[in-house]
Amino acid sequence: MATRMKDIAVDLGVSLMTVSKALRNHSDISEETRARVLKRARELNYEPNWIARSLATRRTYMVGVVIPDLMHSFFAEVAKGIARHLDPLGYQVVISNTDENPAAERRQVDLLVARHIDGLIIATALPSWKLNAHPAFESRATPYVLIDRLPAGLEANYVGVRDEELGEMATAHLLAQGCRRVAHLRGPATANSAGRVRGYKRALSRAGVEFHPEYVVQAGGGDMSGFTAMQHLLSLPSRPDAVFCYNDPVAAGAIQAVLESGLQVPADVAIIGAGNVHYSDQLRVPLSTIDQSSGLLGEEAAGLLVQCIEAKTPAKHSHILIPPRLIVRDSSRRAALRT
Amino acid sequence: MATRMKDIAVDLGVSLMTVSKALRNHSDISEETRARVLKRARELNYEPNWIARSLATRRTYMVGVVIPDLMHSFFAEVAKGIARHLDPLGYQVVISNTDENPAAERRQVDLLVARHIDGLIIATALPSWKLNAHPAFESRATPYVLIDRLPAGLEANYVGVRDEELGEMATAHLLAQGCRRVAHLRGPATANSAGRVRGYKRALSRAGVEFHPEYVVQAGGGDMSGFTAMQHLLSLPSRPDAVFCYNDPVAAGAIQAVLESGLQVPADVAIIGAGNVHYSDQLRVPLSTIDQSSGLLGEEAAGLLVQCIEAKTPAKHSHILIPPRLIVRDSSRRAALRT
DNA sequence: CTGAAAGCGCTAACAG
DNA sequence: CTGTTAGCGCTTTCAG
Repeated sequence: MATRMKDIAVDLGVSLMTVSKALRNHSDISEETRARVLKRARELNYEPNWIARSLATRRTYMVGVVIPDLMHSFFAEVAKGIARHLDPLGYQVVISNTDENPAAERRQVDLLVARHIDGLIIATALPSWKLNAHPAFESRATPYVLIDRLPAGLEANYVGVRDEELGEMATAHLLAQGCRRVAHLRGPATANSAGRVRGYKRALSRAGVEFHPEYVVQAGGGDMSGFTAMQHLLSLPSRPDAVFCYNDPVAAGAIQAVLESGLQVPADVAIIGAGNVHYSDQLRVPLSTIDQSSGLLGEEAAGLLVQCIEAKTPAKHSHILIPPRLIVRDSSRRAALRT
Repeated sequence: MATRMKDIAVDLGVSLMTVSKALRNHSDISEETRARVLKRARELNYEPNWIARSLATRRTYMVGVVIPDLMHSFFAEVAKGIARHLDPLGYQVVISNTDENPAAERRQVDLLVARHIDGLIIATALPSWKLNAHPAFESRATPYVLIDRLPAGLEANYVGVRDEELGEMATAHLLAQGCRRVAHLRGPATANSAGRVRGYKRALSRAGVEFHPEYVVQAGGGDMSGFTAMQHLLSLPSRPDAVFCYNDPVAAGAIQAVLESGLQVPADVAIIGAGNVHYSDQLRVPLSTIDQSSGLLGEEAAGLLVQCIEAKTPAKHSHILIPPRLIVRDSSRRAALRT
């Protein structure tokens, strides 16, 4: 059996409370007593029981992180950023995968809330997010921060990227390479892709390039979605000469599809992704991308959440938007070819 | 305030115990009472308080997973496998990153144990693992399963890959491609790389190829380690014509080093990795690798752990070894070139 | 079948 | 500065 405060107390002939206070550096304990307690605690390998402590204090120092896919290195990086911020503060991070499944997401949230986590960080897979619809959530009023994806019309704390700016940046870059038939592999409606689509359109219109609806196709979730969506684009009568993909895994799939069809990247089709996943410079063709500072994003989200947890006033809906950064690699570098 | 059992009890004019039993489908409650309780519980959005329950039952239904790097998709995949197995059983998975840092690992383990997790799955970064040296661990006797890496001479539950077989398989494959100067980028001493080195040597000796110590260099931990280690190999007077890398990220770095030096893969240097990370077929040169069934590995580990948790008799040290599978892609396919 | 008593290990609030 | 009295919300044990 593990050592309890009580053991130390009887051992030293003091009261349980004295031990409790001494251990927590409570002010009103004499230096001498504290020293004795600490010493004995160490000797007995005392470790506080977090369960009991949580029950009494109503704080667990656990934070839940709900993400659609751990395998997607963007989210893994975000998760690491979160942990990096929270760990020194004494919070334990509990990560849950939803596989982009709304039902799974709801279940995970319920579970975490039932475990009385102190706060929640969520990259939601729900088209329109209603935590309010979560009875468990509502009753406990667990503070939460959304990341990466902000369902339209939802007022909430949010940390993400300037999606419209991102879309415009990527598209403008492709146009600057001399491409004119610029297509877009957009993400599912549930994601943050609407803003990127807007940015895409804006860049086109600013460059005076006509918008062709058939150039925007959706690349769902799966690992192969970029591949198949690209195949579709290639089969169009007027095949695109550039593609802006809403994330890097999709872009990687797109590159494969282009190469397999016998065409070249970027000569025939220039490609750019988003997210700057860590292996994107090692791909078949090193991938141009828009960096989203994933680690930083995680840290910011964690910071905001802690603020919410510790504030007595639940000052809702702050937004933190991280500026996108263009990273040019071979997959879109066409200028050189035209010299 | 969230609903408690007590609320339901007074509400229905029954005792707290009746509610408790009814909610847990305890046998001795009349169907009628149970129905009433369940109904009211739903109406009041009752959610059991896990903290309180844990304190009373001494079970948390949380399982800790301690891994060196979430960003390495091998571990991400393992983690998903673990969750896939544990989730339906009602266990929550708590993942901790150690960044290959022994001190961090020790700290994470302590934290998890202090939180009274029911069991632990660890891919250790410690050279020689001594949980026994963990006072907290020892006193609580938390069941645990090691994965991927088994420190020499340690008796413990373990789920991993047949490393020696893996090393031999990879090396034999390179030899079969006609390579004779086969080098090996081995992992750090803390990892499971010793077995792979043995396999490498065995394959050489079986093929009657002499072993050159300078052909075995260590590729540490960092993302660039494969790159720099490969550069070293390329600078040797007698440059290798093939390299077996102990994992895929290192292999990816090695490929880059070879290409940057102006040589070809696999024509000048054939390369094979291990782990079959999900993007390995999208690399600059599609990477041959040895698949380790990461997801399955996670599931097996979870299964073994649950067995330990639920067994009254702590039947220690089972070993589950997953057979490696050769996957040939372009990076090592030389036979075709020689026709 | 139902319930009263006791306790899991710790802490908040107040007395001494 | 130290200790007492009450819980936190649930479960286990054992009487009714």
